[in-house]
Amino acid sequence: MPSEKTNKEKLILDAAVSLFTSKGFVATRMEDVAKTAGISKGLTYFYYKNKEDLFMALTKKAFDQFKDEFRDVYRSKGKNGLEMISELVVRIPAFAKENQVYYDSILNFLDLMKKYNNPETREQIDPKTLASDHFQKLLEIHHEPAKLGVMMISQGIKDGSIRPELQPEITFYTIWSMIIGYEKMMGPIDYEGKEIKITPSNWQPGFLKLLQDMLKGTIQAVKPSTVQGSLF
Amino acid sequence: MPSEKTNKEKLILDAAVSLFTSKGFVATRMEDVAKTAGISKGLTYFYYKNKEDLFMALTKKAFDQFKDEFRDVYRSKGKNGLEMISELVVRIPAFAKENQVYYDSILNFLDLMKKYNNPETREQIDPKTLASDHFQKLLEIHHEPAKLGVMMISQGIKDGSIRPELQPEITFYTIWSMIIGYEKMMGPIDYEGKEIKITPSNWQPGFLKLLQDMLKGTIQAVKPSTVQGSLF
Amino acid sequence: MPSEKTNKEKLILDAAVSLFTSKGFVATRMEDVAKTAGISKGLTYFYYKNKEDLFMALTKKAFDQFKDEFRDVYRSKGKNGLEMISELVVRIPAFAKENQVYYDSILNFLDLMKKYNNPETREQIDPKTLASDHFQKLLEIHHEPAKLGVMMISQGIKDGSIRPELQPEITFYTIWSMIIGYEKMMGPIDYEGKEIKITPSNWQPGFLKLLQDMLKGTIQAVKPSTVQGSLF
Amino acid sequence: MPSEKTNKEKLILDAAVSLFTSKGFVATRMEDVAKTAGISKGLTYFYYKNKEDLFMALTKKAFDQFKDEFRDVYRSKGKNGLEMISELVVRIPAFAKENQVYYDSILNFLDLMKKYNNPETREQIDPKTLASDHFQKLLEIHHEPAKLGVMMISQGIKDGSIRPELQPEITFYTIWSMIIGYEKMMGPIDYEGKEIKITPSNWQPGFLKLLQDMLKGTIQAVKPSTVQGSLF
DNA sequence: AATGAATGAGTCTTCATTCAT
DNA sequence: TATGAATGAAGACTCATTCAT
Repeated sequence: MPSEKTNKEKLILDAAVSLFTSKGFVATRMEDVAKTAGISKGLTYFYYKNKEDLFMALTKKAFDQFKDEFRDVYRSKGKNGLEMISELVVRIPAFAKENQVYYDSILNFLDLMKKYNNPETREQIDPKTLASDHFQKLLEIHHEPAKLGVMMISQGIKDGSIRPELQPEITFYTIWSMIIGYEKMMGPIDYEGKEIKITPSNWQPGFLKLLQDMLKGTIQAVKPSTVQGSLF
Repeated sequence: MPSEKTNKEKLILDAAVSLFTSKGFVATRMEDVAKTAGISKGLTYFYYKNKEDLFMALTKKAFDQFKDEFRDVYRSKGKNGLEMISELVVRIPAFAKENQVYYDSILNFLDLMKKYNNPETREQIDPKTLASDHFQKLLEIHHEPAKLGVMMISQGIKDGSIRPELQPEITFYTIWSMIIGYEKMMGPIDYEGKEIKITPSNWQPGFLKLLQDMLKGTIQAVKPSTVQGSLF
Repeated sequence: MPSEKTNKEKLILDAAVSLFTSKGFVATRMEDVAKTAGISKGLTYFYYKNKEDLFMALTKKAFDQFKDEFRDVYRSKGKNGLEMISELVVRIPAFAKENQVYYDSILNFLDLMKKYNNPETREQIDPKTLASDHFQKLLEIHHEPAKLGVMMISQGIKDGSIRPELQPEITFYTIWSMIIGYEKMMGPIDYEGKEIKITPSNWQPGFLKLLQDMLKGTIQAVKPSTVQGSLF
Repeated sequence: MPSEKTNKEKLILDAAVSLFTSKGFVATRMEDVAKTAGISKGLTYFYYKNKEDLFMALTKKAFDQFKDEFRDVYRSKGKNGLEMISELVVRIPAFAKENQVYYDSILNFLDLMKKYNNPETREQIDPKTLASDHFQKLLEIHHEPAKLGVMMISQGIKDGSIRPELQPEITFYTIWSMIIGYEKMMGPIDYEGKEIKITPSNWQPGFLKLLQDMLKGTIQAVKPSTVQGSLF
């Protein structure tokens, strides 16, 4: 009984994920969400104020799951900071591929934040989004994944796998930027092999190597054998 | 006289840019575009098949202008490859800020490409987009800016400002990824100073430094203390 | 309660009949239908997929009612086959006059069938018409009235009121053709009395007589002078 | 030179016929008519007041041509009245098949006449139709074909091929009704062979026979066995 | 005679959301 | 909690027609 309510809520969210994945946000009608969830249209509005609220709830879940990825990496034993970051480079695009909608919702939230932080563009945001409780919660938690990332850099500096002169926040956000852009560029690159000497499969190792070079810096001259060998 | 025809077309496009900027694509009605352009609704459809076609025309112009940025940098005298790339890091976010809609349309096109290249997701693209002549042209020209970027890397390798072991295509696309992500992350970072020790203004030099480190590689081993200390 | 659902549907259909009658199909806007039915525009689309679907629903009802006319005649006691057919000649034009839209929709469906049966012209039919469930049902039932008509001829042959050498199907369809044409020619003939010695009122008995002659055949040989003279 | 004007007019009309045939009246845009005719949109309006006027011009031509069919039959030597009528039964459906649009426009005009003759429905007619000069001319000439038909009946009565007691006007209009309905029913009958024992090819002789029986009357009493047996 | 850019009235249709039950 | 009939605002798009040239 007490979990039934939560159950329906989950049912709706799952339906939304499924439909947003296959048809996109705008093309998905609330009626379809309800039908897919096996409930009535009206009940959907009982659990979620409106379509935007539902999407924010989905975004919230996306961030939670995204954070789990970071946490898993951070908690994994036997990894130095650089290795953690390197694993992130693999994990995040994988997460994006497997959880398309979640990842898209995260990027969408980033765009939302840009508008939100600029008084001039803030009014472009749908009032219903602003009013969503889930949105408000996202305002609080959305940098949690990044916080873990920053901790990884700090860890790397401590364990010597990352250049000591690097500033953790700046460094991590730069890394994250790289990954976000990397994932975004993957699309256009695909299938264009004829014209451009770059493919998803040959880019990945190159990308990782550049990123590591950036982080390791001079260290590699000091003790190159111990660290690098294992990664490439 | 001869430019009158083109004039109306341009008028519409300008109106679209203006409205898409202030209200967004979906919130902008074709009637408003016409009104803003000072013409009738029907004429809008005379020059552009439909709303999507208009947007693709806008995207096409965005790419043209974006390419000009690259060309300007590439043609600028007295710059080595690394300096060109560095300038790009400044120019692109600036372009994004000044030409919000153009930049957004470019990113949107990148997403479109991802869907387009995947047979499963291709059908998610609006048929009207696919049918647009401007879209077809974009398919041909959309990697031109990147081509110039790749040439900059090659130039850097030639002139010794960029590590010789780097592969131009992979390197440039990685750079571009960084920039795209950088621009995207700028939003959430803004105004969050209280919690995170990173702001748009302190990130930029750090970001640039990291990027340069990545490209120069061994150079930094020469005089690491003098250079880095000042930047962080 | 249980009939409420049906009620709204019927309300819409009735409104459509009324408006199609007074303004015609194209000139009638869905909004007017809704307004006339006393409901909202949206609800109209809840019950009927689109304007064409609504029209096909109307056509379906027209055929049902048209069939009832045939059934009534067929079931009427004390009539031989020829008398049934004769009654049909009176009933159908009367039906056409009283149920203008229904009758027109039936003729329209006949035209639709001609296009539908020809692969070359089939594509001229509105896809929405083809997709209508009501259209699909019409494909199944549209010859039911004619079946009853054929049975009347058969009956007439059995009871001796119709020439035994006549083939029922061919004969009935010929009769039906006559009636359709008769109804159609009624328009141009009306009010043209000055130029042509034929009016709706003097045509009807003549038409009926000719039709009966055609069916009875030999009977007229018995006493040709006495019967015919009076009628013309 | 003097015929050029007429030439363009004809070009437009031909284009209209062609397009109305393939797409129907409503689906045909004036722009297409102009394009097909190889002239500009504006010129179309120079020769024809509007779309309705163009259609009325087409209808006028249809009647002219239709009348020619009647005249040809009437003038053909060596035929008695019944044979003329019989030929009409073959000729009219053939005309309908070969000149679909012309025939349809004639039927459309018949419907128009019905509305025109009824004060209550007259207002349903598009004012532009009413204002068309071609429409006005049609009001004068539209019964000319029928007049010839009536003359054929009279001729048949004179030459003994048609029962003397028949009233020419009533008889011919009845015949014409039959033919109109016959043509209209042809559509639904086509391809329905499985369910109904009637096909376009077996109906035609049966239809003709019935019609002749109707007209000849007493003749069939003379030698009924020889004639009827073979046809049914 | 001829052009074709320009107009704008006219309408179907969608769908998020509500609310009586 | 749960339903689903009912609402109505919102917007893209068409096309006959005009008119300056």
